[in-house]
Amino acid sequence: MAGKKDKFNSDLLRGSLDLMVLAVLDQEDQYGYLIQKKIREASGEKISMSAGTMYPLLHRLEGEKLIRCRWDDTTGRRRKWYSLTAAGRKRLTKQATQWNQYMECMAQLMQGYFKPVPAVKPG
Amino acid sequence: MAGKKDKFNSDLLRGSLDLMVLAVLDQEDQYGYLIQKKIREASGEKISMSAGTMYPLLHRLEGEKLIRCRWDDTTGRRRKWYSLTAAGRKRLTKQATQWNQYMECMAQLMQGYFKPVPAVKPG
DNA sequence: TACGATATATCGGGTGACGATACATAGCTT
DNA sequence: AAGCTATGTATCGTCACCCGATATATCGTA
Repeated sequence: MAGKKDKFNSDLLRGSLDLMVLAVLDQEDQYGYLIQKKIREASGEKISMSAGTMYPLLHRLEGEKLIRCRWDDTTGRRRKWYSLTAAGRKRLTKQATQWNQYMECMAQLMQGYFKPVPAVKPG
Repeated sequence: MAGKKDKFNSDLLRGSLDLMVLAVLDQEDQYGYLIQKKIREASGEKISMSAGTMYPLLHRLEGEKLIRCRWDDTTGRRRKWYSLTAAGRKRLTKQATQWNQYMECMAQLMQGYFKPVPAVKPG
C-alpha cells in the first residue's frame, strides 16, 4: 500500500505540461489518448493528465502553431494525430533551456537544504 | 544586453514558491521583504516574486499553520518576522521529496531528449 | 445487453501569480 | 521643504489553466 496513491500537486504540472507534451511529440507523432497514456506510464502512474486538461492544452498548442494535426478516419476510432512544427521544435528547445535555468535557480535557493542540481541540457 | 530581462514563466513558480519560501525560512527567520529579496538575488534576478504574490502566500502558509509570525514594532519599520512551525518543517521535507520525485518523472518522460536527472534529496 | 477501454470534446469551479494601487516610514538629494 | 527612492506590508481584480463532471461514439467481450 505504501507510495500508492501519491498524486502530484496540480501546480507542479502547470510549469511543465507544455514541455512534456512537446518533448513526447518530438520523439514521434502521437494522438491525445496516447500522449496521456505515455506520460502516465513513464511516470509510474504518478503524473496523470486528465482529458479535461489534455485536449484544451493540445488545442492551445495548435493555436500557437507549435503543433499541427491531421485526422485519421480510416478506422472506427477517430484519431487526431499531432506532430511538432518547426516553431514547436524551437519552443521545445527554449522551454528546455528555461527549465534547466530554473533548476539551477532552485539549487541556488535551496543551498544548504538541497544538494546542487546538475544541468540537464539536451545535446 | 543579452540574457538580461529573461523572466520565468509564472506557471513555473506555482509549483515551487511554497517550497522556496519554506526552505528559506528553514535556514533562518525572515520577514517578507527579505524573503523576496533573497529569492530575487539568489536566482540572479531571474525569479522575482511580486509583493502581490508574496504576502498572500505568506498569509496562506500561516493559515495552514506551516509558519508563524511576530511583529517587530521596536523600529520605525514595521516588520513581520516569520518562522517555520513543526508542521512547516514536516511539509518542507514532504514537498522536497515530492519535488525530487517529480524531477525523476520528468527525466523519464524526457528520455531521449534530456539526459537523466540525478536526485537532489536533502541529507 | 451490458460493461470497460478507447477516443475526443466542452464546461464550470477553484486556485494562485500578477500588476495596480494604497499607505507609511527612513534616508538622501536638491 | 520638497521630492525621490528604498523599505515594508497589504488588498483587489484579472487572467490562465488544471480538474472533475459530463457528453458522445466505437469496439471487444462476456
